[in-house]
Amino acid sequence: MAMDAAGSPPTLEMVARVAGVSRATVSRVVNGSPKVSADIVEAVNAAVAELRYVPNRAARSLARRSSNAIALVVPEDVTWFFSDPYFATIVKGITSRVDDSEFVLNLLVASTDPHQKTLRYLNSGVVDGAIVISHHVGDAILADTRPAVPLVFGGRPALAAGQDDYFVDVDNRAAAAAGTQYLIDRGHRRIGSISGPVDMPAGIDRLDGYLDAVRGAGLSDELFETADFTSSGAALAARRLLDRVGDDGLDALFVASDLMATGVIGELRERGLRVPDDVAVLGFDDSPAAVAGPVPLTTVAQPSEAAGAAMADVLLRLIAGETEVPHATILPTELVVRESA
Amino acid sequence: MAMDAAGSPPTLEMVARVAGVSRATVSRVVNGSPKVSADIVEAVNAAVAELRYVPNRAARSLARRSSNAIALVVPEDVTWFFSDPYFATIVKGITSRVDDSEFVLNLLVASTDPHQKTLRYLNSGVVDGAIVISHHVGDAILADTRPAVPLVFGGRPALAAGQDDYFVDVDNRAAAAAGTQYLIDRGHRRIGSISGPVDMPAGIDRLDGYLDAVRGAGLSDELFETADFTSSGAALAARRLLDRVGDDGLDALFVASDLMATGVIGELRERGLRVPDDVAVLGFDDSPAAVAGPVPLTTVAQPSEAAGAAMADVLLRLIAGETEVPHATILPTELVVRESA
DNA sequence: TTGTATGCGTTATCAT
DNA sequence: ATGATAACGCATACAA
Repeated sequence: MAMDAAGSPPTLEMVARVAGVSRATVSRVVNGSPKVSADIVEAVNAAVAELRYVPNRAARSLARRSSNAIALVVPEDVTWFFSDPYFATIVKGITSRVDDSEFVLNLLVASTDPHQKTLRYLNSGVVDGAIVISHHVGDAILADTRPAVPLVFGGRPALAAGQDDYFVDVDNRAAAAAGTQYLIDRGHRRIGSISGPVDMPAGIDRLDGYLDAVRGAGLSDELFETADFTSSGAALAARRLLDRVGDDGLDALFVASDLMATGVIGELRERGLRVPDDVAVLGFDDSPAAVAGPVPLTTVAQPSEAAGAAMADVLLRLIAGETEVPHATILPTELVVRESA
Repeated sequence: MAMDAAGSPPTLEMVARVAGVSRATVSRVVNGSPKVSADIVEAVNAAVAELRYVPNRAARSLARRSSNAIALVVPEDVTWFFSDPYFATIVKGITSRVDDSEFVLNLLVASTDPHQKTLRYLNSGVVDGAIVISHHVGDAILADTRPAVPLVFGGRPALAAGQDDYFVDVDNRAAAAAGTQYLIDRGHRRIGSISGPVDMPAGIDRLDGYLDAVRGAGLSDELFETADFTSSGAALAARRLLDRVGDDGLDALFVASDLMATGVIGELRERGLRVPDDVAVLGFDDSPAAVAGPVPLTTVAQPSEAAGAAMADVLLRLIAGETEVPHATILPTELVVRESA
């Protein structure tokens, strides 16, 4: 009748007593060992149900010397991070993959100086591995002592990474170039760009890809401004750019993320510029932000949810001791044409 | 020299050997016990540093019978959840409070049917308590067997909660009424509303507050449509409402969240309606979304980050065994006037 | 102040 | 197939 009067939670021991078997047998049943006779399995399961027994995870970790938990390391500024639907989608992918495993996910908010707490945590044995989606933090971890557990990076680490690093990413440079080329092919000639921060790989590579394309077509390569991957920051950058080149100085804009593109479009409309008639806008990500605004974004789609799932998958395989895991997982991108360009 | 050649991580035992003391003494030093002589403390710390010793968390949990971890239970649809800057801010508040404790945060993505995995997890001893920010899930947990660990809800649970539930919230109804009253005081008379879902307390209460105010002023109480707390959903709802009452049928709109307000403003502008000149728009939350769009939102501000911190604080105090913890923590709201109304 | 001994709840290695 | 029993790494009551 499960009447532990607010006492401590039931243990293997108690289940064993109720079922009239040994602890070892209960453990076997709980872990699905095949070599237990059917009637005993039944008896044990009955006892488990009656007592509402749930294995103690700490004890299990200790005995197994593995925790069945992985850490998700995200940058300090959680608000910024989570507010971008792109990351939210990645997290969704990660959790979906983790969910159909026995693993749980620990959210680790890392300071930019992870030398202390983060590293400590990664080495404390509570997690069997970690997914790092913060480049700055990732850099620091790479530069410093590496944790003892396997690591998978979301996005190529900025620091010249050794061959021994695992990461999931898209070919940002090629994708950005292809997107820009689409604008060129559509007849645009004054093509500007709002880029991400130049201290982040995704920022650098997408800017480079854009430059590859405009230079390849003999167009101006000075029509860009740098922003910070936020909507408002991008709006500001767009303002700077338009102030510099004039409201009719641009006929198209490659923006390095959909979230930023929403900010850019706001600024454009503020100035009475129509999208895409006066200025075509091309985004990047194909995140929920692409269709949240008034004008559906034409954008370079990257499979964020799949990327998240891939990160978790790579890590889980690493933890399982698989040896044939590829270091770089490069996912495909594609152009999704909607209304903004 | 820390030369464990890729062997297993150092243990208390090894530190004790190196420092030439007993395990108990090392444990005392590591846990900051005051009654250890200075020179021994020094010797132990040297050994700890040399071996790069980090306490094994599982063993510690087992011995202490507490895990120093809390779970953050969020709804299944992570994308939706995290994409709202309001929740991102709450998470930030939670992590900030957790960060200056010894606790870590476990992200638990709950299915709407938490009877199985979620509950199991909460009872497995890996977490000492949980913060639940998912009303549906919360309801199921409340309706069913309650976990053995303390729970704190973000937002009043929908189910008629017993006096024994802990939650952090604002007075949504009064705040919504006050916001609507502001619109009335500014001379608006055709005041509509885009509300949240009516199966969520925040949705219901804010709608009720709006109705309280318009009815109190003798205005129409039929100018509202229900949405789902997303930007695009709100845009659709606004479209329905305007289609119903005509483009000049409204001179103000109370929208139940800033994120939704951004969608509404998009729709308004789409129809050539100026904000706030033709239609004043009042938001709710004062989340980052309030200032991310083209027109800065006048909004009913609730202290989201403080709310998150409060949730963590209440939970941590509960876990610490404090007895004087208030069941309801109601945070103040205030009107922040910007440009949209 | 420091050390000894025991327990925390599981898993795993032995016998049987 | 099942049952003792010894780890797992740490904290702590008790001794010294």
